Amino acid sequence: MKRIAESTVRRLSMYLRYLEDLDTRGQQTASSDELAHLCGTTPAQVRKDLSFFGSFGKRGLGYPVHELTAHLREILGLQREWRVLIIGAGKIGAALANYRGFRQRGFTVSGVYDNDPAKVGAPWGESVVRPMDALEEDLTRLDAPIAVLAIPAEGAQAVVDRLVAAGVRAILNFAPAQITVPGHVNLKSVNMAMELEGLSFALSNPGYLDEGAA
Amino acid sequence: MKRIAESTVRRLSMYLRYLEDLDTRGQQTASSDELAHLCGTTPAQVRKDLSFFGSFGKRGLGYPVHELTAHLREILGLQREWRVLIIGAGKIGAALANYRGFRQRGFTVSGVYDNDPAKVGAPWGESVVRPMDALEEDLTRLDAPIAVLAIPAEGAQAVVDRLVAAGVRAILNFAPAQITVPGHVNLKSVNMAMELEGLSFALSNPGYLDEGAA
DNA sequence: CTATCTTTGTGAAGATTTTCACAAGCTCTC
DNA sequence: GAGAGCTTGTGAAAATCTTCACAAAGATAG
Repeated sequence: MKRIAESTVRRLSMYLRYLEDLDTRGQQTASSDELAHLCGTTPAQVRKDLSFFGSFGKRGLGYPVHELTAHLREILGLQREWRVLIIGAGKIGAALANYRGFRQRGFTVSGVYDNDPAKVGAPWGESVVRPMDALEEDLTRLDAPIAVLAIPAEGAQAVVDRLVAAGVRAILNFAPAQITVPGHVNLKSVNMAMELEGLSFALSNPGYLDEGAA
Repeated sequence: MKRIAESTVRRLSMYLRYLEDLDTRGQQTASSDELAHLCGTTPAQVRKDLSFFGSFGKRGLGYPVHELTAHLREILGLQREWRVLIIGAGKIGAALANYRGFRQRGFTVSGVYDNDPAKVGAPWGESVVRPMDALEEDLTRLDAPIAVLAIPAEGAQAVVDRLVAAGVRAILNFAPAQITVPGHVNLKSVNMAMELEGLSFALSNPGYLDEGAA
């Protein structure tokens, strides 16, 4: 079984976004060249990425937009609903819960949790903020395999340990902390300070950095 | 002039975080092995990364924590203050403006902008939300080289074009849109939907994905 | 039906990044 | 001050990722 690079998956995600766009506009086919231009990559890269999962295009014509969209959704696992728990009812949690893109892609926020008594019970969309204590029970009851961590760095690892013990399968971490999980749990971290520091480096060392694509 | 990979810069950023920690706790030296364990990488990688910028360690002993911290700050350009404009006074903008890590690392939020009349003028920290029209003037007046984009995808490219025309030097983009900038402007994009889709892929294709480190 | 044009799919080549392995250098002890 | 024990710095090897280049296949026009 061949392994797939994370960078490939990121590009698939990007192709999907643009294909959906083209599909909405009624475009029938798209060439690897067109997709590459839209996504800021090369035609060869597009073809290589897609060929990993099958042969979706027609020579001389390009890729069928609607069909490829469906294929990519399937590959990325977006055909089903994914229930997500958001841990932390602060600003980041709010931003995430509000984020339209989530629902569009099949991610449903099944609950928001906080351990601040002042926040617990506060209205949140059509529901209310739930106490952190309910985490374990809800995780199982709601069958939510994904948790998004939007809490300060301090308690982050402790919460992660609880989530893991309760059977969470994937965690998206926004806390600026290095988190460790057992091998069977998928973890992705987004660290905003790190991103800004990347820009700081680029500004401070012009020319040293590899051409920074987006 | 050798080019440095973006992944290297990300790791430097991570080393710095942990070194600061160790420094606070009064630890004098740290070996590449210790740093590697903290950061989830390998000792060889740590040494290679650091050796790119100089020879900071002592054989048989390790790296001097306090000194290396200073070196990394210097390398990452964090010795100076960076003024940042936040575009978009929504939830993400709020989360970013609040984020402690920014100030700690020398990033100062010099202004928050929105084009929603209902938001303009609203109190924001010690200041108020300013109208988008003021962008160009403020950018120059405040000498803010960095802009953080926290607005919906629709208007994103238009705002970026204005920022670029006004002389911005780096942009951190949170809008779920593919943005293009001229070569002299540094751009980084964080796309939350894309991150979640990465998890969705990993859950749907167990074993296919490359071991996902954090 | 043939010729021409376009675009895919893919081995091979090239580039980049990571890991290996070990000599060189520093500390500490006796 | 010699030997034992660590740990760095770094070429070389290995692994990974991207680009190249071209045959194969379908489209289109005449």
